[in-house]
Amino acid sequence: MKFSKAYEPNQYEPDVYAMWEKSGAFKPSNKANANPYSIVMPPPNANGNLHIGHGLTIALEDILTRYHRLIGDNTWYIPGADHAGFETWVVYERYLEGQGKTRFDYTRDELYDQVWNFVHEQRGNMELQIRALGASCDWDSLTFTLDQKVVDTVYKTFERLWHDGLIYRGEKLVNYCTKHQTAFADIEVTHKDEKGKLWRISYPLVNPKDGITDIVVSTTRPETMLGDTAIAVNPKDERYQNIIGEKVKLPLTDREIPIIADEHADMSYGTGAVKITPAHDPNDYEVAQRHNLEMITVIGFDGRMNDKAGANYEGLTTEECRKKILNNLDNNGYLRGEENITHSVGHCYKCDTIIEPLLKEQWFINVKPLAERAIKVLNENKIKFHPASKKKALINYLKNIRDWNISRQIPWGIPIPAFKNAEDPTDWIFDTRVNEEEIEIGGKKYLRDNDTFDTWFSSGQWPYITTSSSEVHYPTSVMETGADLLFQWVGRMIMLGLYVTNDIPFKDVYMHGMVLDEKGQKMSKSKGNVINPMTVVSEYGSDALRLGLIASRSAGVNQAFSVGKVIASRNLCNKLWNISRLIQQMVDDNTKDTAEKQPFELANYGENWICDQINQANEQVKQLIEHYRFAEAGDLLYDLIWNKYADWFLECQKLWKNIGLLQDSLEQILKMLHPFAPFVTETIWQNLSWTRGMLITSTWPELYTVDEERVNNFKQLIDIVTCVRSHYQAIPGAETFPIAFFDDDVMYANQLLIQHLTKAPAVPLIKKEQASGLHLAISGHNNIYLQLPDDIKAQYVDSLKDRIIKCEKEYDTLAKRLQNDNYVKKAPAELVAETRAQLADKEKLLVDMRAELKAL
RNA sequence: GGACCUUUAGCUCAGUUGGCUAGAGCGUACGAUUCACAUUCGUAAGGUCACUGGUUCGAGCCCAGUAAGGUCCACCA
Repeated sequence: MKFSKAYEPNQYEPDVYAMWEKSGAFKPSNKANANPYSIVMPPPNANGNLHIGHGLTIALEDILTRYHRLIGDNTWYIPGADHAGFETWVVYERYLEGQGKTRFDYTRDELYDQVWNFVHEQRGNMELQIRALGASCDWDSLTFTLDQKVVDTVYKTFERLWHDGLIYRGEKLVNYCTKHQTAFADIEVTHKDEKGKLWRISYPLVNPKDGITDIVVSTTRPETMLGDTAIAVNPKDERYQNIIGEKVKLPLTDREIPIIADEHADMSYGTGAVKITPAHDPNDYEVAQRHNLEMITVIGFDGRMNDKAGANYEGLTTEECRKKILNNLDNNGYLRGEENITHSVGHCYKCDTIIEPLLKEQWFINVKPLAERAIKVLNENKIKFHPASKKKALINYLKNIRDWNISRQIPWGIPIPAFKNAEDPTDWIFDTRVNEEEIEIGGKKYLRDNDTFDTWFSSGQWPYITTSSSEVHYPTSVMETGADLLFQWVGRMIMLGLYVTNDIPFKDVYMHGMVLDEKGQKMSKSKGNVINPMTVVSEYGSDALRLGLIASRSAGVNQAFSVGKVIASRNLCNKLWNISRLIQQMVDDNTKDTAEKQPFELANYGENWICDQINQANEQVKQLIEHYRFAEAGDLLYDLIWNKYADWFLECQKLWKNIGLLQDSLEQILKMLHPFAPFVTETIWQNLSWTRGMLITSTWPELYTVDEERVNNFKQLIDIVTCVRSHYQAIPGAETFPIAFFDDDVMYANQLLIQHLTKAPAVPLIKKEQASGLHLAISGHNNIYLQLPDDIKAQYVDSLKDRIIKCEKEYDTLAKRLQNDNYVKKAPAELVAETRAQLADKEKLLVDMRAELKAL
């Protein structure tokens, strides 16, 4: 007897995982005729810790993986580790700060080496945590996002894009975080609605015309006026028609700038005239492109005003400068008022600093052609999305996509393999000798670009990089990730996958929603409401966390974490443990050789019934998993194991033990639950005396052959038992009286069992004339009596009346349905027949109950 | 400004192509028991499926609109 009284997960989980890993069970089978099935794990931060969202990701991916392994697929779950360029760099820079240093104290190469060491010192936690969650991934295939094969592929792709003319070097406005000193892609900027002010400033005409002496513009950023190079009005705006082309004097400076006509100016906004600052506003930048305007940068990459801003302002922060400008404008009579407005302001998603649009030379990808191919594939339904709505959202995003800035001014990442001619800044060449700061080609000196790639440029190539050693596993079967990564990651994988491999990177996309805290709030360190998955694992077990996380959760929907669900799941694991404990006891007590599995045939009613229930669960769970309906599959197994297998079947087996069936049915249940709760099921498998090998590498169960009539009979038995129990509860004192019957096969064949299940003092067979007491109204069983004396029976009157009313209502509903000619004509014949049968049944019941009431 | 999601039992949520008497967990009430499991067993109460119309023999599910909450996108000076 190996089973302790309660299942204690911590005692078994690490050993079980080690056994799996050592055995090679996580490796793809690579059998020739097996269907390939592959999932690439979204790589967690290499030097970080897992959060609860990872718990969900791994639970979902591992359910799929283990299920497909059990049904015999050539299954490959590939783990990864992310260098997490920006994230890690932020952490490291903070560490440097703590040491009293900054990034400017070192060269890029030095910094890269330092972070490499930093990451590798911290590395390992995440991988242990993935193991604790039970992920059955092939650790030998683990790919780190800075592995040589990643870098090689990324360089190849970059080179190809370059030669295809899809990469260009351009000086454009980029989203710049002045604190972190790097640019971001548009998608990485967090926009927030903020209260601000809209100031009106007068710009005097150099030569007043037709009585117009000045033009008033509206702006939220007065400090940028120092970089103004024009004023724009709408070409249709009648107010300004005759001064288009005139010049105004830029206040506080000695510059003169033209008034131009451009659609960008919105006649209905403010005064309809807008100042144009091409170097600090994306819209203005575009206006400047159209009109060939000069671009004057007045804010530096440090977030301070530069020399072009003039001596009065140089060195000030933008905020200080704004105050000073407003003050000076006001003193000189240029300020014409202000109003409070709410507008959207871009922030750094990491440090919340306001993102400054600044002119910078960067590498851009012309994504339009890539996006068009992706849209085509999506429209052709080549990739299925769960939830389906995400596809639409992605198409919409791709349709409006803008060029992608892939340069980052961060030392931690894949260096961009490009060098610039020291003599000619427009002459860039591709070269992978990134370890050298300068190289020489054809007598010309070339200097390295010191930037690194946006991590999403490499992550976007993840599916074909990670599966490169096994052709059959690409495209991967499913990409499972958080709904928040739809554009940043999923979209880019599709675009780059199509470009590089000429194929989709994955067949399905499953996106899970966010795991919120118990109150439905987003988890964040600052709120202090973060739930650590490892804490949950150590308290309730890994299986309980997995089952609890997937419960009541559907694709794409954010949902609160529920300790209640985790506890319920923990209880299920314990229940299964005790089921196994009982069965092992039965095997030990009834079989000489407990190491051998016994042959069996299906005998009494409950046996056919449970086999039928297991069959149904088998088929439904398969369907549900294949349609990514994890919560329903989990529910179904919970119901099967607890409410059917334990509550009915095992109770029956306490009377007649069918050892072979007990063994086999338990095995089937363990197999079906294994993808969801791998640890407890494998632990049980290892502890049972007759099982062989490992559950993880066993095979999904075959269906039983059952006798339908016996299945049906047991269903009736359940009805009878439930009815009796209900009466025993409802009528005080009733449980001490027998259940008598005549002329009833189900009762006759199961007297002992019914007595056992209802705890009735006796279940006697009587003659029709002997019938007395309370007649039980059970459809199909008209001759069952609870032998109550009259005084106790009388207490039942109210309850009986209630039941009659309820039954009458049900009868009416059915009758109405059948009175409807259209229903009879148009509904499927099967359904109509069923309704008729139900009606007849109710009618009989009603007659019985009314008679019963009369007799009282 | 655009798009998407959510609204079902006291709480947290399920509910596949429309076909039941709408489900689960937790919670609640009542009862049981140490016989595998108190991480237990049994019984029960609790819902006009946000609202209004429509399609249909039939709507929680489909269509149109309304309301509330949430998320994302967008170059609102």
